[in-house]
Amino acid sequence: MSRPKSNNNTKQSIFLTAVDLFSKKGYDGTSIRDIAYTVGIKESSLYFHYKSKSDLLNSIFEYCDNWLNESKPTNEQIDELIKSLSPFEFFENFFLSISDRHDDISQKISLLIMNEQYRNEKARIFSLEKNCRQVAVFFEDILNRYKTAGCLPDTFDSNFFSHELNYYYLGMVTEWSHVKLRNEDDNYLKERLRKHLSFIFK
Amino acid sequence: MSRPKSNNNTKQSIFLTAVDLFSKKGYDGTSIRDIAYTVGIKESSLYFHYKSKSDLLNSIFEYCDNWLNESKPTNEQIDELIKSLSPFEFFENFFLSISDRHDDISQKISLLIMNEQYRNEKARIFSLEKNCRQVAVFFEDILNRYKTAGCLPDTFDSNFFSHELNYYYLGMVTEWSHVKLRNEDDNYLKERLRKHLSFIFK
DNA sequence: GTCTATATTATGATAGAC
DNA sequence: GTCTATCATAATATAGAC
Repeated sequence: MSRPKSNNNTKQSIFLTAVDLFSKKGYDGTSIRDIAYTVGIKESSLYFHYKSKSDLLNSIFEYCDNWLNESKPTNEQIDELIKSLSPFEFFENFFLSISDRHDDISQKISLLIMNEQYRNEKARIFSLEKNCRQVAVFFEDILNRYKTAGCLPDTFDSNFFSHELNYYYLGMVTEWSHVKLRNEDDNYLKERLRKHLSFIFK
Repeated sequence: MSRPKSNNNTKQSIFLTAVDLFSKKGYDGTSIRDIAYTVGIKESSLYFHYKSKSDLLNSIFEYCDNWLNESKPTNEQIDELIKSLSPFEFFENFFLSISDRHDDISQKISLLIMNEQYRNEKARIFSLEKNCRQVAVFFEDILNRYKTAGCLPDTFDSNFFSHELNYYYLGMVTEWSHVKLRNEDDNYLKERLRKHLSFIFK
């Protein structure tokens, strides 16, 4: 949404190149020159589109924020999913869609956030608060809905299992990111995730 | 072991300062000047002790390598532990000792490796191969020993549970690192880890 | 909207005195 | 083993022509 529109080709190109280089070499390891020359313009031209290097980084976080807000499913959509999918299917779908539906740029932004999370406050918020803690709360809510719907036993500890689901996936993410970065086959990770979900729900 | 000895105070001081700054600001975000001035010497003096910035980083990885090799328990030590501890206790001990016994510098080096793992090949090896994959193999071996000793049922899938243990912990590490970095209380994470281990073993 | 030119500061690194 | 001095290059950023 906030990503530069296609009616502004250079700006879009700068944005995409910045995402690419920041994710590969880090924010501090990438210069304005790197970006501008990769795009095919002079550094000074870049400043017409973004007022500084940090402005460019912030525009990436802003894009990320909008992306998160837009892809957040509504209460009705969640109810719909819960009616049509088993808990196993819901989470299989959820995790694998992150991996597969993620376009190239979303994947790079994820990597960028992982890379900068201990140095940059906005990256920290995304990684720790949104990707980790808020997701656990979301999972707990989903599990409670399944309990209410009678798909999980009353004794099922939603809070506990929200962490079982969340941390296992987060742990995989480091390995998964390396595997993707190197274009290696990630099927063994998907299979592991399915076995994990079977264990939890079956 | 390979960390500069105390008979060479300046070199040790440079090393510790580099670990500190690299872990906080990243390798690219830290200058030789930063390090030298924090130590209280001129940049040129630093080059007497380390021939380049990357040499300094590599000495940290070397230290890390030695630390890993030295702290690796022998077969006999492992057998001893397995005799005296239940599986739950073994892993509780293992995970919490990483968190608590880790001195300041080991924790910073862990963070440094997390920060650089997608940009630096040596950091990648530590994070992906040693911290993740080799640890899973180690866990599987431990679980098999417990099976042989009759402490776990014959049907226990050691390979599967090695990943259950490993990924959950790795997932926590991101959150844990943030919590430690900010000096926040980490007891809720330890408690979660214990509940997780209970679930696996009880 | 892009370029040339330029300013300013930061950075990694070396030479040589003490 | 540390310092002063210096260098070459790289970095962020601006001014102003076209």
